[in-house]
Amino acid sequence: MIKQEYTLKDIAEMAKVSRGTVDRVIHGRGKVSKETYSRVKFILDKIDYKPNLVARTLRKGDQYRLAVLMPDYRFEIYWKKAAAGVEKAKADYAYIGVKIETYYFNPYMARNFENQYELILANKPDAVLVAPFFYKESLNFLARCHEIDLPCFTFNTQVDNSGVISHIGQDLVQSGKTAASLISRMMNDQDEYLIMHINEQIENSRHMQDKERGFRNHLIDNGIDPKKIHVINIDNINNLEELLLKELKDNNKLNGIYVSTSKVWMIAEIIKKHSLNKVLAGCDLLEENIKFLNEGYIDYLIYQDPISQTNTGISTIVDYLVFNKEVQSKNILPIEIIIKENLAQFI
Amino acid sequence: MIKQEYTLKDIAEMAKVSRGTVDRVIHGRGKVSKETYSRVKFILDKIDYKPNLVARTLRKGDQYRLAVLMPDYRFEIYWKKAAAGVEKAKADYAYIGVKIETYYFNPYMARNFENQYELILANKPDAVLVAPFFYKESLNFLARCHEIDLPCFTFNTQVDNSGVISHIGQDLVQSGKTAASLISRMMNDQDEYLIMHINEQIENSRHMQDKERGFRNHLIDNGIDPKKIHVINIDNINNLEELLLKELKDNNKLNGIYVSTSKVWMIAEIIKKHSLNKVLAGCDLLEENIKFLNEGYIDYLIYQDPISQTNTGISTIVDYLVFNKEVQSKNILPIEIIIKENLAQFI
DNA sequence: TAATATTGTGTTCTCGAGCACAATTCCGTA
DNA sequence: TACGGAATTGTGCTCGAGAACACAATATTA
Repeated sequence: MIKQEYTLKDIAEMAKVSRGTVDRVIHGRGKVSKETYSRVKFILDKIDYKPNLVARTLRKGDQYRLAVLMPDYRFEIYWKKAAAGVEKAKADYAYIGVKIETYYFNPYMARNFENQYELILANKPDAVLVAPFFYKESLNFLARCHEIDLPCFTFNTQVDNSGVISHIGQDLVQSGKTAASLISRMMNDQDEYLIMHINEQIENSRHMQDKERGFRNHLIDNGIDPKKIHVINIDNINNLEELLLKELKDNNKLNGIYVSTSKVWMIAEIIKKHSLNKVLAGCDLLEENIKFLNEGYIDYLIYQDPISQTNTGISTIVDYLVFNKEVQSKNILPIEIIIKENLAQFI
Repeated sequence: MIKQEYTLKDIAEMAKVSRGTVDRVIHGRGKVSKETYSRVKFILDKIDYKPNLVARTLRKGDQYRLAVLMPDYRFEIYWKKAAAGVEKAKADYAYIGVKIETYYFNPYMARNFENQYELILANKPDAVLVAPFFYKESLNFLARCHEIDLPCFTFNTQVDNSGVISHIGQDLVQSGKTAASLISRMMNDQDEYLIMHINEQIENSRHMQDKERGFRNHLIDNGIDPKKIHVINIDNINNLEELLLKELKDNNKLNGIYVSTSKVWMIAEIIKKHSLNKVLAGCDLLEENIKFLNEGYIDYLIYQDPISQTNTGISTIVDYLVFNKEVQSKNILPIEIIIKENLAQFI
């Protein structure tokens, strides 16, 4: 059972040819006679030859250049950890000849997203990992990548595009279901539910729709009358308080509130101000959300860890690019349930 | 801001000496005049020279041997993912000359644990990452390691031993608090609580004590009368059902049950059999627990992700061993809250 | 002062894969 | 038999660090 690592030289000796010929057989660089080819090939298969990747990496230097396109954390704090994750990956993968180049865009300016992707296209990386924040612009980008055979991977936000090799993100429907399950455990039979979509131009509505579907279906599947599920869409933050208070006044059984976006802190603020007693769940670990979670005005936050998101993304690309492994077209990350008591390790 | 990687040759040119001399300065192999030494040293410090580990690995072969001692997943399914994580780490760290050797033990046989650690000691690795399942035996092992200056890292289970360089695991007190918080949200004011320690010889009691303390303190801090918190210790599984049913019969307000170990499925089984209506929380994603979680007999499982556990463990050792970084003596991993709806991504 | 030790410095080979180019063989044709 | 050109096959250098070795320039001793 002595598992020896064979080198090109070993194989060359066994096949009574030179290293060059073995190399040609391995890489199919042609110019090898049929007999020699099959003789060498036979040995390669028999010993299950695996090249020494350390030597290969040393020889070839930076073989793969990988571009990551994601929001600038100076605009959205959520991305700070993701950026840290990318930095770590940069160091980790440098040893195997993978160079990671990061491109940040302003998540409030589609134009800036376009500028950044043009930069990427100009720099011609070997693969790209993108957070497709802006729906239309992202589709354009993916199409452009497709034209030049640039392998694309998406993360965080999903877009429908068959050209994407692998998507890394959360199951949004399931995320809604999780919120529904958590909230409903704290409700009574007569209680009713409110879904709030606090929209911002930067996010596409599919996210919210998926989450709403999950939330709604879970409740209905558990025997709750669909009439007890209410929805408010907010485009204008200015009349948020007014709208919410009116809704709650009209219906005093509305005790479970689910906010489909990270803006749940805005609701928490109102709840605190008016000393309301509601069960509140929302998304993401923004600083404001953390504050209200700790104060007890937010009961649950549904989260997806940005670090494991970037880690999984980059490691998926490396598997695909460097190791030629098959990768799954969807990589679904855990839905993290955060309450006050388990918050510490997530921040 | 061009961050170039300097090679020995570059430095030799800058210092106007040969590569050999630079090498002697770096490794303190002597035979260098004071002036030359300080000139080269100055440059090395200035550019913060980091040797190319790929080249070094190619030249020297595996420099660091790292042993991982953990339960065999054929006996405890929880460890299957951990083993997969180790396999991945094996490939990743091979590039920098780190060789990981895995030793599995039967988690139901302390003797087997001892056999495996003897094997490790005989093989003299450069560091060891151990899941100290058996308390007494683990202390023996750590002492033996200490004797021969073998750096030890623990994960999953914590033992009190100052010789351990770093521990990777969960905050057990906080884990108990999390369970208390989750259960109490589904309780009424008059409801009472039951903590169950289902002991097995393989686990030490400190675990359970820490979790109990967290659970209890959280409830008390939230105004619950300590008299409402009951405890059962089970050493003999045979009279488990009898004991539990008696306890519940004596006190019909006992509606929240927390099992401090992974044996929560045993309670779920009893609850199912007798159609009881209780809120039940426990630990770990055993197959049996998953089954009862899906059936609705278990409400919450508190979990620690085995993959991030091994990843963190190995990367901590590499930081310590290869990069000479300072490592934290405790590395606290997230407490994962698992319900039926977010289970899928954790298994 | 010659012989010997000591110290400082440069050179060369190694690790394994990859690749350019040199060398050899082969075959048909003059 | 010799020659041209294509088809094969072999050789040597590269990547960067490490370490043995070679050799020079001093210093020390007899």
